[in-house]
Amino acid sequence: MGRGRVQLKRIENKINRQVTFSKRRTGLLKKAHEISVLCDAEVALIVFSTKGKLFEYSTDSCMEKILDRYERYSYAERQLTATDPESQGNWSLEYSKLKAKIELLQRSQRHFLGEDLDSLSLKELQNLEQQLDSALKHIRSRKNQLMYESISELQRKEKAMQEQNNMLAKEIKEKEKTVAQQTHWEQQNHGLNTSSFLLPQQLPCLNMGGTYQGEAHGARRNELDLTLEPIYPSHLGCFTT
Amino acid sequence: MGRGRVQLKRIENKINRQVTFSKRRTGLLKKAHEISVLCDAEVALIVFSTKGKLFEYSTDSCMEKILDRYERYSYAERQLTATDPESQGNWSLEYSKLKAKIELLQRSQRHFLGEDLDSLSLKELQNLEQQLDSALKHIRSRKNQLMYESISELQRKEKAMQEQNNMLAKEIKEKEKTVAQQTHWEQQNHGLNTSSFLLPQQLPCLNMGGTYQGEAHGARRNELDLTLEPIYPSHLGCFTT
DNA sequence: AACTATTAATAATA
DNA sequence: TTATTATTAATAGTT
Repeated sequence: MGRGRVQLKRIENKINRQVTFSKRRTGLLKKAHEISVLCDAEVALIVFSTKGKLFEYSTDSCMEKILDRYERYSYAERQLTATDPESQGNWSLEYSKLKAKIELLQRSQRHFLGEDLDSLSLKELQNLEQQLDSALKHIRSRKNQLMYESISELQRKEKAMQEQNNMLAKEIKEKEKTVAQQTHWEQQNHGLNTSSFLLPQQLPCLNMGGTYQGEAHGARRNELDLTLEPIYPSHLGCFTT
Repeated sequence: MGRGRVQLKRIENKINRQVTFSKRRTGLLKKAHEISVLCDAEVALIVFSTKGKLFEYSTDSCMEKILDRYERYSYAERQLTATDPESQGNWSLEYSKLKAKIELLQRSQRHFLGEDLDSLSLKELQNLEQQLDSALKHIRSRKNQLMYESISELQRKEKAMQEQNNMLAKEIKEKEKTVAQQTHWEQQNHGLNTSSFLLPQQLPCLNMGGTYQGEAHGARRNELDLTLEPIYPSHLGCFTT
């Protein structure tokens, strides 16, 4: 179709090649569109020129959809007799696969929670029991590790608080002494007695811990009462590792 | 280029459409190849027939390379069209939702199996422990129910077998008696002694249970040895409800 | 780009 | 599907 035949080889003349590319590209895109419409086919056509410019055609302008379909088709070579030409079918296939997986997971989840046991055989129940028993051991071990860490930390804090308290108490005592001396001096000089309202100030000072007061309180409770324990009742042996 | 013009619309006649598809497809692939060679272009062509069959052409037969190049080239544009109202988007949305759900389920599955515990807090570990503890109670209860049922059934069978055995033994005894009488009668009449080969026949008869023999054996083992127990070692308290 | 001679593609048909 | 053939469509070379 042209004046003379053409050999199937690269056109060396750059100008000619470019012109031919332009003409044939138009024709190719046109034909791609035609077969798509005439024959109800799904077509994707991608052309990169020598210079790297992109030209493309795709049925209904949804290139990605067609490329996805291509990937899926060539990936696992699905049923060659795909009844539905829409890519829809494959999506819902994936979808139902996931659904099924979720079903399975939820079923075993229920079993792990001790529900739905009627459908299990004795053998399966024994397996389940062993799994959970082993899991419980790990969980209790980990829990105890955390708790011991927590207790150590609290003990450390308590010790620090205790030291601070002692220091403060000592300080108070010294202040008291000073005040007593001062009172004695005042009494000697003016005959006034102020010790009656100094005494009540001592008590709050002994409990003081600045902003640490709340934490110090918690530490003490942990140390003395181990109040964490009652949170998990009815589980003896939870301290075993 | 044919006998008469063609309108650019779907060919309704199925046969004609198929024939046209075949011819034009060949032509399209040929032209794709030609432009690729003549003009030094990179071409990828994908055609899905109505029935979903795939035909493809790609320069140097490296479709994936060209598609990758396409993806890179049109990346920016794809970002813009990613939110188009095609069902595509919704499907993949649903898809990733399911994926996420599976992730969650698998995570908690691992926790139920005592794995991956480092990411859990003390509170979470306590909840998990209680759940598994409660689940184990249900499981053991159900297991024991099944085992007791099994034992009862076996005991029932054993009893039946025992009765049958007694009956058979009795029968044998009577037969023996009859035979003895007959022998006695024969001895009186012919002086022959046949009792020597009658004795061996007694033993098999005592153990006989017809087709029930195998089951009767199993029942006896269960009743006497409780051989089920050693199957789950190291779990004391498995009989508690 | 437009023109046109020529070839290639293909619709109808078998 | 393939082959034939009458036509149309595509396009190489030219302007």
